[in-house]
Order: sequence, then structure tokens, then C-alpha cells
Amino acid sequence: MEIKLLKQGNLIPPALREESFMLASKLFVPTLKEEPAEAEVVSHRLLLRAGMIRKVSSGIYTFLPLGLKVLEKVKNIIREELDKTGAQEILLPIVQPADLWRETGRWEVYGDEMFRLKDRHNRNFCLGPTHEEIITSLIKLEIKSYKQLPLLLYQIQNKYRDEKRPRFGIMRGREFIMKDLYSFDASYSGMVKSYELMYNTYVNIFKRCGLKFRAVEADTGAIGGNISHEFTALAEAGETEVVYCQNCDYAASIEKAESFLEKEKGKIEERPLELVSTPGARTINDVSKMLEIPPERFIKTLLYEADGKILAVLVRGDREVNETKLKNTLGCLRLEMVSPMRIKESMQLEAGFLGPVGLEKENIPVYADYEVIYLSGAVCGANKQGYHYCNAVPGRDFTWVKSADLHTVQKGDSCPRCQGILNTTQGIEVGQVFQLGTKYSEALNAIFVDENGKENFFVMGCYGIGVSRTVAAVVEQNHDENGIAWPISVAPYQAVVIAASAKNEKQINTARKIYQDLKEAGWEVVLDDREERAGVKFKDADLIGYPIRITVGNKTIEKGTVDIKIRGSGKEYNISMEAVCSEFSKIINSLEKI
RNA sequence: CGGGAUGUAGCUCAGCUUGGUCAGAGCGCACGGUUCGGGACCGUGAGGCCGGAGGUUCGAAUCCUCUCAUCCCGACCA
Repeated sequence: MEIKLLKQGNLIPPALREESFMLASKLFVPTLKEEPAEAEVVSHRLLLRAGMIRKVSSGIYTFLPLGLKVLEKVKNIIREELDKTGAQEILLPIVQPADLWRETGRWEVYGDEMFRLKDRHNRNFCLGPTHEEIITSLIKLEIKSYKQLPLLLYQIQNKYRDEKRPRFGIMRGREFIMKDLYSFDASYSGMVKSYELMYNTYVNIFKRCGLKFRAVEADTGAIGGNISHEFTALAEAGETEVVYCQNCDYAASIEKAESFLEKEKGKIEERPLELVSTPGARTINDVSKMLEIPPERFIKTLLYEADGKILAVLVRGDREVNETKLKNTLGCLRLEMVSPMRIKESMQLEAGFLGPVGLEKENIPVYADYEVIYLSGAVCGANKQGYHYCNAVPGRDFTWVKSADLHTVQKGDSCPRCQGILNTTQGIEVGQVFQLGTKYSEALNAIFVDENGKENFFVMGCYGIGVSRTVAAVVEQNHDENGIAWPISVAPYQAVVIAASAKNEKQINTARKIYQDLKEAGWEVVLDDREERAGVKFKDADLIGYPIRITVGNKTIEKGTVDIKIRGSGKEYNISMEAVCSEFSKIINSLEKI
């Protein structure tokens, strides 16, 4: 008997089942009046307070109904734009065998950041931090001919990275949702076309999500490949620094950004090397003041340990070493600065007195930043406690094994393209696109046959969007002191209809009518039917961030009108009840254009 | 992984220095009443073995040791 009922779906009354999702009295949206103690950044705080997410463990979150709705909106925008390009959606597994990762060498490279696990047979697996291996092995088995190319495949999937320090809620989680797309082409030129297609698609996707963003040149990091761009949503809370030119369209991530090399800037008349006593001056600033020579005429010497080998890096005194560039120059896996303690123990010297002169005798290879080798008389440590050299000339007084771009660009530097002035800004990296080439297809021996019957490696690209992070970025850019103000495109619902007093039958019936009309017209609307005071419902509406709020109350009901308030702009309209549906469409249209 | 901090009611916190009516407040929740277009008010009530384990003590939320968790800064990172 019970089974029969279940089959017929009669256990829940149809009316309740249908409506409970859109009645505020039934919606599972636990809003918080007070600031959660655990949250620091705006998006984290507001997503918690608006009842959209809850923390389960550090960096691991549950999405509640409204949070999930937003997530799905973003996903659908992504799907729509990608499907337009001919890309096809698939779903790859989260649990992946270690063997596959050993083939590309990344089982080792990924290190502690990878969640690893064993099955009951003691075989090694990981929770996928990314999916190049698994998709390449799929393509290797299934795609044989150039006639099947190009192929664009994507998935939206949970990814796992055991971050050393998860933070900022869903902005940097250990479990997060990502869209990743992989392109397979028969040639490099084909790959570039796929890359450009994706680049343009990303622009459309992030525009539709209502984000202010920039596409910047980026380092390729652990994914590998040559050319890459990051899509960075501009936000104070962002963790990545972006460099851009005030004059031309050059923009790059701080890891990648270069500055124009001003060879003549450091030129002065060469003088003989001079040892000067600088007791107690441990920093460049100290010595600079003591000798009255500006920091840009200093050479900063830093010791690093790269894959177990000690080396020295030289940058100008006013510069910071860019460890990403250094890593790329050295081609090493692990890079760490040698601690001042260790320097003191092994060289009987405080780190502040390190210098390049005589380092070759110590068998320490020297890597010099380009800017350093154009200095024609610099101050540097003398490798002797309490002493510095003046007038050190590169090539004359010391040598180096390699010179390269090793410094981090700073605000005010010159643009490498046009020599305009560079500026910096903070951002949230919401997407990144890579030209991978054949890195993975070679490692996994993934081959197709071309039109001449010859075997070739697939030429690949990969393209990621942090979906959950994008949600956080949207909140960072669209909020005020009262809460979130969702762009219409990703809002969990387009509107809320509030009966100022739910106990007033006339009000609640009118509100219900408007709600049903809008719903029938195809809009996503919530009816706030809770028996709360109006203020409570307004506060919640602002916090949750419904783009449009329709209020039915005593102020207007006698006149046969309702109030419509736009969350983003704060604009209010008083319109007649009959016109609600048509006005609503107009308002939505105007909001979509913004 | 280094540095700092915090764990007491669903949430935000007080109490810990000086061990003994210290199991507290506000919000939230339940019930009753008054209110009703910007997080109202009054009353009543439910709810916590004070993160966990060990120790010191006649007695521990409070002191000591260990441990776990969380957050912040740094390092690290598609």
C-alpha cells in the first residue's frame, strides 16, 4: 500500500510540494543578524550571514539552497557560453589512480597539496586537484584521427587541494568547484585558435556574471605550458596582484609582469672598489642612510636553496626577488630562502653583509637580475661582518653564471611595451587559460594520425574557471553595508514579494497574487509570507540581495499600487498593481543591460 | 610549515588575573500578550557535563601538561 502511494507521489500534497521552494516561510535560509566571528572578508561574511553557505571544516563548505542557486546560475552561464563554441560537457571522476599521475611525474611535483588516499588493497589514489591526466588518457584511447579534431571537452566538478592555508570562505577552499575545459588540436595553430576562442568566451562569461575584471598575462605554474592569461576580478580582498600599464593595454600578474630595462639609469663613472666600515647597519636602508647613497645603487644579495643546492641571487637594493621568475630560470621544483640563522652559522656573517664579490671562490653560483649588471658602481655587502663595498662594478669585481629578469615589478616602473607608467591593483583570480602544447600528450603518449598518415601528439590547451570563487568575487564587487546586491544574471531569485503585514489578509492575498502572476510569467520570485515585522523582512531582503523587491503594504494598497525597489541602485517606483507584470519585465531588461 | 590568538547556549560574547552561589548576558528559539513599512516591547520557558584528555587541589570554566579544532599574519599556491 505504501509503495503504491510513493509511486503515485501522493505522500506530499502537491500544493505544498510546489510552493515550499519559493515561500520564505518554508525556504531554508538561515540568515544571521550578527557578524560571524570566523569571517574576515566581505564575501565570506555576507554569504554566511545571508544563509547561503555554512562551514563544515576549514576550507570546506556546504551550499544551502540560495547559495546553490547562485552557483547553478554561474554554471549555466558558463554552459551556455561554452556550448556556443561547440564544446561538449562530460563528467570526470574525483578519485584518480596514482599510476596516471606518476606517468606525468606530477604525483611527486604536486607534493603535500594533493589529497591522497589508499583503497582497501593499499593502492594509491588522489582526490583530483585538476584533470589533465585523466582527460588525456581518455583521449589517447578514444581519439585516433585528425578528422575528429579539434575537440573541446569540459566538466564542472569538485576539485581538491589541501591548501596550507585555506581562507576567505569559498574564495580559497580546499574543496571547490571548477569548470575545466581541455582543447585538443592537430596543430599549434589550431591550438592557438582554440585558445583565442576560449579567451573571448571567458570575456563573455565574466561579463554576464556582472564582474569587473581584467585578462592579464600569467605564469603557467604547476600546470605547465607557455602562454597563459589569468582573468582577474578587481577587488580589494583579492589575493593576486595585477600590474597594468596606464598608457597601453599591457597587463600581467605580478609573478609574470616585466618592466622596461633602463640600462642608462644606473650609469655613473667607474671608480676603484672600496671597502667601507658599516658597523651595525644590517639593512639596505641603514647603509643607505649611513653612506648617503640611494637604495637603487645597492646590490641586494640573497641566498636560496633550490632542490638542495645553494645559490645567490642579486637584485637592485630597491627590488624584491620574484621567486616565480627565479624558479622558472632555475627550472627547479623546490625553492626556499636560506634562513638568516643558517647564514650566520655557516658563514659567520649576518645576512645584511652578504655580497657578490668573492662568491665564486665559495662555489656559490650567482644569478644576477638584468638591472644589476647595468649598475656601474654599486654598494654591496663585503662578506665580512660590519663591512660593505662601494663602487662594485659587475664583470670587474664579480661575475655571475646567468643574468635574467628576476625582480618583482613595482608601481611606477616603466611598461615593457610602451614605457608608460605601470600601476598595480588587487584582484581575485577567477579563471586562467593555458596553451599547454604537447606536455601531457607526450608524457602519456597520446597520439593521433594526421592527414598524411603520420603520428602526432595532440596539441592541448586547458582552461579553468573557479566557479565557487567566482561567486565570492561577485559578492566582493556587488555589496553595500546592508548586504549583497546580486547582478540579475546570477541572483538566486530575481525578486521578492513582501507583504508588509502577513497577517493582513488583503495584503497577503495581494502579494500572493502578484507572486503567482510573476511566477506564471516565468520569473523566479520568492513570496515573503513570514509573520514578521516589515523591518525584519526588508533587512533580510537587503542581506540576501534580491535584485528587485516588491512591497505590498498599507501605504499603497488603498491606492491600488505597490512599491518596487531596486536593490543595486536603491531606486524606488510606485506602480499600479495591474502593471506589475509588464513593469517587471521592463525593469529586468534595464537591469540586464547594466 | 613558522609567528600570534581563540575555543563557555544555535549566534555574538562576559566570567579566568586573585580556584569556593560562576553556569551568565544579549540575540535567536518556544508559548502568551501588546505592537505592525526598516532587525519592536513585556512576561514565561527550553537550551551549555565551559573543545577533549590527564594532572594539581578538600574543591577547577578558572592553575599546570598534553592534545584537537578554528581564525589571523607570513611562507606556499592553477
